[in-house]
Amino acid sequence: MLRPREIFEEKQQGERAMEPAKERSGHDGDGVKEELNRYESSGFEEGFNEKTTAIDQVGNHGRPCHDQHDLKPSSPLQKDSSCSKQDDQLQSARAEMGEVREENQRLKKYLDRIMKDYQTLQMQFYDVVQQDGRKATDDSAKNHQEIEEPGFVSLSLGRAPSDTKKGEKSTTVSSQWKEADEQAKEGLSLGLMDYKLELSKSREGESLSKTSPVNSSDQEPIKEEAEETWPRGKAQKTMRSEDDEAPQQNPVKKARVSVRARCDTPTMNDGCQWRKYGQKIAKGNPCPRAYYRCTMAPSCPVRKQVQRSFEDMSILITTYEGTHNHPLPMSATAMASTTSAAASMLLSGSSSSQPGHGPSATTAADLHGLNFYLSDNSKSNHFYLSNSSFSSSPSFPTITLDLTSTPSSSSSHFNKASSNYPPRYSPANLNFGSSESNTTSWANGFLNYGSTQPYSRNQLGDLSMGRQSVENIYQSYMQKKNPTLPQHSSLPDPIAAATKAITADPSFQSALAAALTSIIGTGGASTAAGAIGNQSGDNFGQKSTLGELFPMSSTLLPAPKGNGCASSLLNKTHSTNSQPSSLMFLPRPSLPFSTSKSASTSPGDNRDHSTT
DNA sequence: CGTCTTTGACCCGCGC
DNA sequence: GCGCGGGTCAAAGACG
Repeated sequence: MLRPREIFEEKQQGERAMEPAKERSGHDGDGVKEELNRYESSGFEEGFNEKTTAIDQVGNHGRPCHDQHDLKPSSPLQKDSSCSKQDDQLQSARAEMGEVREENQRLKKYLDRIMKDYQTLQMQFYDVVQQDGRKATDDSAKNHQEIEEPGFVSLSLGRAPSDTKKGEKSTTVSSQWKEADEQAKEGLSLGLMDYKLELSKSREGESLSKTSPVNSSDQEPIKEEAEETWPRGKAQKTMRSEDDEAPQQNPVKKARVSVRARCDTPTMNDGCQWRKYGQKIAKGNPCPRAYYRCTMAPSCPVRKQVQRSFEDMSILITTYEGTHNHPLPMSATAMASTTSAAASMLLSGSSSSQPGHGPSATTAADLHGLNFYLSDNSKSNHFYLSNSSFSSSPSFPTITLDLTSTPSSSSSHFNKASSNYPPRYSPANLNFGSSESNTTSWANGFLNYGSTQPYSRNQLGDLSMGRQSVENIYQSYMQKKNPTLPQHSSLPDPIAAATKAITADPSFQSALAAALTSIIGTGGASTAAGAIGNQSGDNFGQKSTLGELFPMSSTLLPAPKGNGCASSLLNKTHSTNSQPSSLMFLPRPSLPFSTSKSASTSPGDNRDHSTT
C-alpha cells in the first residue's frame, strides 16, 4: 500500500499527465446547445441524412436491394424475401431516426427551458448577493466592535465530514473566532466581486463601491480589507511593509470557503489559473497542503489551499481565500457563485456557537444531529449540514462546501459524520478529479462525461440535506430575523419551522438556491450531461450545463415542493459571539435531483492550476 | 529562455 | 520567553 504522501504524489503525476487534455478541451462557452447543434449538424444529422438518402435511392431506382451484395444472381423468390426484409429494416431505421430527431427536438426545448430557469435563478442569486453584500458592508462599517459572526461555517454537500480532527480544530477554532470576529464581516465579500464584475458592469456602480475594482488596494483601507483578503490580511511581509496604516489593528481575517470534494486529481479544476507557491505538511495530516495563488490577474489576492483529507484520501479539501479582483471566465463562475453564496451566508450572519461552549466537539455533535432531506428523491443525494471541524487557519471564518457524497451515506444518515467516515473511495461522488481524460471543472458546473469513464455515471450521488444542517440553518435564519429566539430548538420543530421560514422568505430561498444550484448544478450537470454528453462526448458549455444539467435547481431552489430546502445557510446561532459556527451540507440520500450519473468535468477554458 | 514547481528557510502568531 | 505550527518567500531545478 502506498502511504498517503506517495499516493498524493502519484496523483499529482497523474494530473500532470492529463493536463494537456484539459487544455485541449478548452472551454466551451456554448455548452450543451452547441453540443447539440454539433451533434445534430454533424454526426446525427449526417447519419440520418445518409440513411434517408440511401432509402430514397432505393426507392427511386427501383433497386431496393442488391446494390452492394447481389453480385451473384439469385432466384426471384430469394430476392423478394431479402428485399422485403431490407425494406422493413430501412423503414424501421427511418422510424428510429425520426424518433431520434424528435427526441433531439425535445431535448433542445428542454435545454432552452432550463437555460431560462437558470438565468432567472442566477439573477435572483445576484440580487441576494448584492443585498447581503451591502448589508455586510453597512454592518461592518457601523459596528466594528460588534461581535461577529461565527468564524467557521461549513456547508457540506457531501457526506458527513470525516473529521477526526474535530477535537483539534474545534479547540483552535474557539480561540480563532475571538479574533475572527471583526474579520468575519470582511470575509463576506468573498466571491461577490466575481459576480458583479461578470454579471453586469452596469451594476458596478453600487457593487463596486463594495468591491474594489481591480486593484483598489490603496483606495479605501477599510473596505478594501474586506475585499482583499489575502494581501492585507495574510501577506505578511507585504502587509507589514505596505500597510503601515492598517486600518484596524486586527489584521483582517477573511472568510474562507472551503470545498470538500472527492477528487482523484491533486486539485479541482475550478476555472481559474493558479500558481503553486508553497507546500507544507500540516500537523496531523500526512498529506501535504499545497498553497496556490490566482494568476489570472497579477494583483489578484485570491489564494487557495489544497489538501487531501487524511481520513479519506479520496476527498480533496480546497480552501479559497480572498476575492478575485478581475473578471472571471465563465468556467470559473460556478465556483465563484458557490463561494459567493457561501460567503454571503457567512455575511448574513451566523454565529455559531452556543453560548456556553465553543465550537468544539459538542458543537459539532449538535449540528450533526439533524439531517434533513431536501427532497424525497430516492436517489441518494444529500445535503447535510454539520459543523465542520476543519479549518485550516484558525483565525479565518471558514465556510465549507462539502461535495463529497457517499453512496453509503444514506445509511449513515444522520450525521454521524464524526463517527462514520471510514475512508470511502466509492465512485459515487462528484468526481472532480480526473483521470486522464476526465477532469472536472467545477467552474464549468458541468461534468464532462468522458466516454472513458463509464463507471462514473451513476456515481453522482444525490444531494440531500441533513436535518441538522437544516436546523442550523433555520436557527441561524430565525435568529437573524428574530434575535430573541432561543437558539436551541428541539429537533423536530426546527425542521418544520425551517421549512416554513424558508418558504416564507424569498431572499433566503434565493440565496440558498443559488448556493445549491451552483453546487448541485455540478452534480446535476453530470447527470444531464451524461444523457447528452454520452452521445456527443464533448464538453458542454457552462451555461448550458448548469442550466441543463440542473433542471431541478429551478424547482428546487424556490422552495418548491414544500421541501424546506431553502434554508439559511448560515448558522446564526451565535452565542458568544466569537465562536464561529459551521454548517455543513452533507450528502444524503434524498435530493431532488435525479442525477445519478457522475461525471468528470470538462476542463474550463482556463487551464487549471493543477500542480502541473 | 521563460515559466512553473519544488522545497528549505524564514517570519509570525499563538499557546504554554 | 520559548517552542510549535502555519503560511510565505525565494533560490534551484524541471519542463516546454
